[in-house]
Amino acid sequence: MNRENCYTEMQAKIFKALGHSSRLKIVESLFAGERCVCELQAIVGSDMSTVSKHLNILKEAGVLQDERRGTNIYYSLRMKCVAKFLNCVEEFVGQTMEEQIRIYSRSKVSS
Amino acid sequence: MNRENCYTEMQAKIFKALGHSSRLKIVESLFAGERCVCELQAIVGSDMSTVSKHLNILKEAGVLQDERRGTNIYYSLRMKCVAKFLNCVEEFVGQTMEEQIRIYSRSKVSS
DNA sequence: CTCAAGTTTGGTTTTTTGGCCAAAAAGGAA
DNA sequence: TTCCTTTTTGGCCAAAAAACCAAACTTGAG
Repeated sequence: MNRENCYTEMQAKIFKALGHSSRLKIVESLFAGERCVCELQAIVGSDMSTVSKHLNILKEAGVLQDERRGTNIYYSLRMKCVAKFLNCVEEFVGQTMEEQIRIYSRSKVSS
Repeated sequence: MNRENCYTEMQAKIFKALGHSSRLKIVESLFAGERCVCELQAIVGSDMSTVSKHLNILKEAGVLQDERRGTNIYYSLRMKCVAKFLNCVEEFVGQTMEEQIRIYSRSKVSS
């Protein structure tokens, strides 16, 4: 694989890591600061092992970093610019959702 | 599904759409302007039907839009802020790649 | 040392995704 | 209409991802 392709692969890996609702929830909850795995498990609501694997995917992509303190392992945001992009995505989704609702209610009226 | 979850799902859908190297290539090539499917097929290098499916995923997520003119269908970027985030991701990947290379060459020396 | 708490790893099953092929649409031109 | 070009759809198969459970690992406390 050449350097160009490798670049694209690594970028795709970041998007792939963010492309799952549980992982997105994890990342969003980390905007406020670091959390241990058990806290994140409570937020996501899946099995601990599942959450652990999600965290590893995010860490492998470079989005998160972890630090052990005692028996706990704390995860935090490493790739800061995710926050900015998520703002844009949220705004975009908000608009799209409104459009969807408009389209939906229009088709409901006309049918 | 409640509104909150729906929001997260839609956001994840956007990231998922961008989380594939072929689709990322498509999006990047559209920064310069619209392209028809056959042009995009040449860029990606997969079967036309495969490219078409990738395009649909990006369109469904709201990242792209399409417009038919004659027998051609032109795709273009709808979600403009992707460009900004990709800059950040590229920068980030660049740094990470340098780190990886550093780590790799160090381990090569020490072994 | 043993024990308990927190976390990860391995194995298995189920679900989703990607890629290719052939067939079907959708337009434009003759 | 028929033919040709461009694009999408459906079917199938292989590969990847996700979820769950049980077992293992790591560290601090007693």
